[in-house]
Amino acid sequence: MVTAPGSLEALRRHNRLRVLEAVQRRGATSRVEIVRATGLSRTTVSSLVSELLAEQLLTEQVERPTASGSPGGGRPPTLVTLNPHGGGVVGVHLGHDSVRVVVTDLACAVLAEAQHAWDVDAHLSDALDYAARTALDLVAQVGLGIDRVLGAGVAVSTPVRVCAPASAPRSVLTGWDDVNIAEELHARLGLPVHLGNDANLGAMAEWTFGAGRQVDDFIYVMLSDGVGAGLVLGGHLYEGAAGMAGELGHVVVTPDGFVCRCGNRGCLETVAGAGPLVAAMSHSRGADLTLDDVVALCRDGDPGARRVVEDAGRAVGRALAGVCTVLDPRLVVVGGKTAPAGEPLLAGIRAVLARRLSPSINQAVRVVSGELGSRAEVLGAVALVTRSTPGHVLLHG
Amino acid sequence: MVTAPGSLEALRRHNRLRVLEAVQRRGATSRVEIVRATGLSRTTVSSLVSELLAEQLLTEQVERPTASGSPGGGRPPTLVTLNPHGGGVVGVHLGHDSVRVVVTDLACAVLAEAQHAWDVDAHLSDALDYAARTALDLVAQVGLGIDRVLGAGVAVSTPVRVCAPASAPRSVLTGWDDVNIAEELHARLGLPVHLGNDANLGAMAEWTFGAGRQVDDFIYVMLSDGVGAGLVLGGHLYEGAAGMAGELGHVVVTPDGFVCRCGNRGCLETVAGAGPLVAAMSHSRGADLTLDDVVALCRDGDPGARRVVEDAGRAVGRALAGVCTVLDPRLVVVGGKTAPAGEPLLAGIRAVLARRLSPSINQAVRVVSGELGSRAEVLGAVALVTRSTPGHVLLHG
DNA sequence: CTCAGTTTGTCCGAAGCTCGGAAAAAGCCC
DNA sequence: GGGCTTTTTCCGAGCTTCGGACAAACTGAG
Repeated sequence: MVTAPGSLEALRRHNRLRVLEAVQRRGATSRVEIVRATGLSRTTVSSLVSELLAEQLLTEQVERPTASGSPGGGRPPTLVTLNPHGGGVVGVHLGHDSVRVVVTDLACAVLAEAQHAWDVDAHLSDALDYAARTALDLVAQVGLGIDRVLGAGVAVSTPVRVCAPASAPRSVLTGWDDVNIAEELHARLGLPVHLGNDANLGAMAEWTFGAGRQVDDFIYVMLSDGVGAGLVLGGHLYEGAAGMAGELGHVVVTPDGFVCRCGNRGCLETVAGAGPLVAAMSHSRGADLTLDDVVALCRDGDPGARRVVEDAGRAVGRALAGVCTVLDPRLVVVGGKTAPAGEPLLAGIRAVLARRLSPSINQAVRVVSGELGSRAEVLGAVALVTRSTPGHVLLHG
Repeated sequence: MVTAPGSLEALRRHNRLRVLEAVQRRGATSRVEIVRATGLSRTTVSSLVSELLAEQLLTEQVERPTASGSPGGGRPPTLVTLNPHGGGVVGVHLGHDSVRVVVTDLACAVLAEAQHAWDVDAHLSDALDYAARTALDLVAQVGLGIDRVLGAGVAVSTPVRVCAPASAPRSVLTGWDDVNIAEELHARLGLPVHLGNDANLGAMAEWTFGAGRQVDDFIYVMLSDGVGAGLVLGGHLYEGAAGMAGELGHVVVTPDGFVCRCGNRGCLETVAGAGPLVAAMSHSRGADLTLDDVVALCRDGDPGARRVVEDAGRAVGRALAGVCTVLDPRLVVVGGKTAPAGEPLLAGIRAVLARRLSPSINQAVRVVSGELGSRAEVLGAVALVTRSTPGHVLLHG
């Protein structure tokens, strides 16, 4: 299947990939524009495009784009796009308490979507059954042959060990470790399955589609039940030596604080996770609040909720300060269930960063909300597939 | 000069590079071994090797390697090596108070070396003169033509902005910013000059030659007058969005501590830099100690010095804990002038990391001393040249 | 309506690269 | 010296990319 790198075929595969990327990045594109973007010759691009058209990975746009015409006349370009029906991708997000499944086209536009509350932690195998069934249903529903689905991406809320040896770091996990999710889903779906940590994939999504477009160095902070982060550094998603990068929730911010499930004291998660937020509000309100309730109160302007959320933001800022000083990112993107709380949260983070970063770094770091909301993780899972698949794309020709 | 990527020439350049790397990695090598290492065909390797021989970048080993012969007889391979006299590299380290210059061969083995105390901060231009003069002297001294020197790498003790706009982050700097060091040295030497931050280059050196060989994810901590760090993440040196990554010295570890030159309070540098270390010891001893004196006392077993150094290590650990939690590195390498203090320093770091990291991450992170000592930065500068030059190597054919 | 002018896309031959097989080279062992 | 093995080179074949020439398609002026 895979040919030697350094061969002519590898070169052509590489160039095909660059053409596909150029089209993906700018949507409807003329061949000339691809030439300018890739630096390849007209001839080569023409050859590659007609090949991709034959494989139905691209389609030619039929209608005139605009009646305007180019400045000074000339033959109008024929535009090509990624063929929406040329293939599809499945994305799955296994949260602690819910399962989300999407099917997208090759441009990662969502074609169908389903979501279901589910106690994933307690019934992982059932959740996998549900996810697989739903994925197949959705694929059929949008009229896509399963043979044209590139693969499935899965976002899970545990660290994903890159090269897992016997020494499993179980402490932070909750029984998931005994199940090989990728294999299980592959057996149920018959598709290549790519696995990623949900915070890392949130970063991937905001990088590819959201607030981090065009930015090669940023930190995605996911505030939900737990607290995690995803790092895009130098134009690559960074997963750490053992796939444990991004565990922002276990940075110690209160050395004498509560004991965390990881065994330490005062981790960020014990201060800014869903549990402590809800607990702080429940003390003054009824006892049966959820994180979404706190966020809603916050959006309604409830002073107590705003204060609680801002304090959580400050704690996040304390954990982020050291990281930002050392990594020099251009951007911090805040996502997860708590993110819709908006301004108070961002203000808390910004306030602490302003005090704890050297001025030169602080001035360079923007702090913004994510643009993809609760879809971030599942879209990241989709992007994981499209980013890592082109090799396959180029084979079934 | 530079051809379009994706062209045939680019492919050949790339393959040449892989051959060179294979030879560099294993020393004397036969062509067949290169075939196995690169996956290229016999023919291609043969063609590339003879080309490189003609350019005198490689040489054929004349003598029999061992009289043993291969198992079962057969034609003995002709081994090729990087030609030590095929070219050279200049490395310069501009510290705050000293200048160091080396000349190495293409395999980065040091051929000549010079070092001189110098108040670089106050007399930068003179220091550049000295460095350039010394570099040319050393090149002549080892009998190398200046036209066969690939370039000069320079390690400077300020952040190096990757894509410097007008908005210069001067706060941490000391007047260096007005001088374009790369241009100035290029004018004096007539060579391509590559610039890097000294902590980043220390990391590069330990990664390429020292304690971080084979490790793709580690943090190099440089404890000297100031405190800095270099990051190797996912097999790349990471310099940050604006080249400011690694400023570990300005992570806040004592929020109410002394004011730092960066404008913040309680930065690591105000606790574990040379100044505070010397000050703490001078209080009980004479007033005119240097950092080297403190290190020497520590090595002699002086309890006070050991305590001071261990406390500095603990402060470093506090700064590192958050970073390690988020980055999940495999290794922390400690270098810089303070590093020879040895065990007390490492013990301080390890003790705090053990308390502040989640057990799963702590167990994965080793903390060790660097192997290159005071040569690390200047060797990193050399590596910077060889790593980024192959494009040039391949041109002057 | 016709005719330059302009931009886009395709076709063709040329040059370059890598690959696999065949042949030559170089030693070991009987 | 004759097998035997391993390394290295030579040669033709098959791809791939590139530049120039040519066809296509549309605008705008006369």
